[in-house]
Amino acid sequence: MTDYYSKNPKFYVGIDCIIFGFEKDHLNLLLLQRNFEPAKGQWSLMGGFVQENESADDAAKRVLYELTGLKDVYMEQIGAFGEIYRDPGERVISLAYYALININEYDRELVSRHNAHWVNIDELPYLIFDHNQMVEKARNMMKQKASRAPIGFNLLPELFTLTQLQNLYEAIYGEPMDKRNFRKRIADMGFIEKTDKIDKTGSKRGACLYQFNDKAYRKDPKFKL
Amino acid sequence: MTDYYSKNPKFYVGIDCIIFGFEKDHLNLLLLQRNFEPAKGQWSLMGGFVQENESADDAAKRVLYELTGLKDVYMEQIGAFGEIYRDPGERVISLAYYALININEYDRELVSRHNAHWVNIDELPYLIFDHNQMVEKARNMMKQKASRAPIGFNLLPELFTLTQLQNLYEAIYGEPMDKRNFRKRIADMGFIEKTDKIDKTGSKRGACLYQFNDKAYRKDPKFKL
DNA sequence: CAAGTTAAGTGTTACTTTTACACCATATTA
DNA sequence: TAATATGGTGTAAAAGTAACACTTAACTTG
Repeated sequence: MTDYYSKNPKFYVGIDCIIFGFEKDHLNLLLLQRNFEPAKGQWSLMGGFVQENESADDAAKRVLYELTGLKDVYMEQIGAFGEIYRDPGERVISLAYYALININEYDRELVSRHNAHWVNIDELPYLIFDHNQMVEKARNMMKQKASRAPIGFNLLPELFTLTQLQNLYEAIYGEPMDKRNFRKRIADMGFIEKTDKIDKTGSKRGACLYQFNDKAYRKDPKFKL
Repeated sequence: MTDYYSKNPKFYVGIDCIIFGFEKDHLNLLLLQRNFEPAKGQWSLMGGFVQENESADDAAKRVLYELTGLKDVYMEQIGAFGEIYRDPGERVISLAYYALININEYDRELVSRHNAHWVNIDELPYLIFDHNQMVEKARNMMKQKASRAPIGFNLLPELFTLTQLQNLYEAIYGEPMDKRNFRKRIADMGFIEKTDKIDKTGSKRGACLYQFNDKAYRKDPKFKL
């Protein structure tokens, strides 16, 4: 009974990447201004299609790599978007993923070749198809996840000041936080270590640089799964 | 440039349904013991394939309807499962959904024709393909969601006692709760109303029956989205 | 070189939320 | 009518969260 499968239709399966970057005090998305059809000239997420020789997750990694040159990036699946006419060109069922990258480390050549640009997430243009919806869902999921796991560090350089870290969390949650309470929470976590290095670029006085200690995090009994 | 699409492969897109039911003091899943190939004789989730004339969400509703005869059921997408060899028969990219149904209201005829059975979620057999993974993820997502929104009522009859409600939440969270604290929380919520009806089946004394007031819930300022 | 500027760093208190805990009421059945 | 089984109720301690203001260090400018 091989037509258990073959009586069913097949579909293009798309991949769309919501690529988060952090800069100073706000989140950015890496968006392309499409210089190709369909929807030429409009803003969209970086996308692609799943191929025969790769899993969906691998396809997402590949699509991100094609734009940024980055590998081993933190990515999460957001879900499948399957409305019939979501892509007016052809029926495409699309799998959305979000990625967190350090805005200083990517292949600028590749990015400009794709006509891609960093756009402040609070000033997004209209995006094609259902891409705004995808971004919305990605943002919510990322916020949720960030409150339960230390994924934010993927958006920062290896060494960072506590002020930078606070700015990041304020950008993720979209609301200001109390400096002393924030630093207390960080100290209680136990896996954010002070280094002996000092950053002089952000202030006259200089601020201690910290780093995320992944080993200490994994040892933490609060970390399950 | 129509081969923007056509140079890419197409795939079967499957649907798999994790169907939750609640009975007395535990969660059940509605599983089929497959009487058809592939994997005949093994346990699996209810599944199907997305068709041309329906969105992914509609396909999920249809698949659930085909098994249970139920419409207008609470469903949520869990995500896409896209490993290359997840289904050894053919490459299928599958979208998993979970559904919450009242275990007393479904078409028994249909269910038995599919050779489907309620199985205690804490005593699951091995399921084919990646279905155990899907269940695991569904369970976590459902738990998360239940802690933020009153979705649990979908598993209960219209009228229920507070003891039933507590048993439900204990089953969802997998841990016992304090009766007085539980009832205090319920009272604070404000959208669970006492009716003047009394249930005499569960105890000698009889327990007040309550109902979920959706209108009051939506009015609640804590309810956003 | 003194005064001004800018961001870094640091504890305590009130408030809110969560947890722990035990007895009486009511209807049935033996 | 005594035993049994579930329903129903309040208070106090503990933990967690939120509010709040001044001093320090280094650079810049007059």
